[in-house]
Amino acid sequence: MSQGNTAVTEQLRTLEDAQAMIESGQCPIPPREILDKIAGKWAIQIIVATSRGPIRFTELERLIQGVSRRMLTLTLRNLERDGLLTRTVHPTVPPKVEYEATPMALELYEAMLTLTNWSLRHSSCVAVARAEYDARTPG
Amino acid sequence: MSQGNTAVTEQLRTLEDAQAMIESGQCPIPPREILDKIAGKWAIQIIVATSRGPIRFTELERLIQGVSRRMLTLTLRNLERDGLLTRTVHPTVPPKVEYEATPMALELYEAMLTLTNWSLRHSSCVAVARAEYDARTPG
DNA sequence: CAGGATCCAAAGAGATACTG
DNA sequence: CAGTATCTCTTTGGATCCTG
Repeated sequence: MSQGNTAVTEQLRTLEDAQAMIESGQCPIPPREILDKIAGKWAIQIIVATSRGPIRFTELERLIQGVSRRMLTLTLRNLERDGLLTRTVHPTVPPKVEYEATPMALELYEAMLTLTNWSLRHSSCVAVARAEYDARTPG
Repeated sequence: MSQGNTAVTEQLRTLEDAQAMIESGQCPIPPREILDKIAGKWAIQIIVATSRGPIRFTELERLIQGVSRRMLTLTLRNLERDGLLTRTVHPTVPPKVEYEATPMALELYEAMLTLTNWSLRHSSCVAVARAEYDARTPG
């Protein structure tokens, strides 16, 4: 974050450049897969919730409204597998497990802000476009 | 892009701010929905393909490898409905329909680059994390 | 040419009961 | 407490056939 990453943001200027890189096999994991990670219904909320320090499973379950045990577990596992989350088991009784976002995840969080700001800037436009489309499509 | 948008990029600095906005009902369309738009298997490729000027249905079909007619049509309709694409019908025989990205979509395209760059910077890290996870999980 | 309609398979996600 | 296992429903996407 903060300073020293100007060079890094200069890596690519167009998505075509990115696609060329992908096709040339220089990218171990294609951006499409990255998008899949955060596209799930719960991943972003988990990254937000774990970005301020260690948090326990049950706390997450309460914090992220509407999530089922199954999906919380699955999403946590996926994020952990990709190195976006650390999982620390304290061998106590009862068990205590804590999750925390890694620096890599915090950077992703920042990148997400770009998209979020886009959506905030244009959500009214999108809403209008939809209304117009829906108005002229049935007829 | 380029100049004059400093104020606009200052709108939000954290996802918590964004979530607060969403909950306060000030955002017609929540960022989650925005993500859903571009999370589909084909939306991004379509935005890329339509970002350089009008392009016809069949050209898209050839350009975007592996897409089925059905999915191409569905994705195009969704993008059009949200105002990210224009659809122009030329009443000729045989019919000719052209699609083109709107300015709003071009900005989204820019925002996507942030994510793409993140993925390029970290894809090796993710690959390593995965290998390690897979190595220690079975055992 | 540019789709619409229909059918089918796979993945995503919710509910619930059980366990170390 | 922090999961796993199972069952089911929904969504997403592919294949195919039909039409203005």
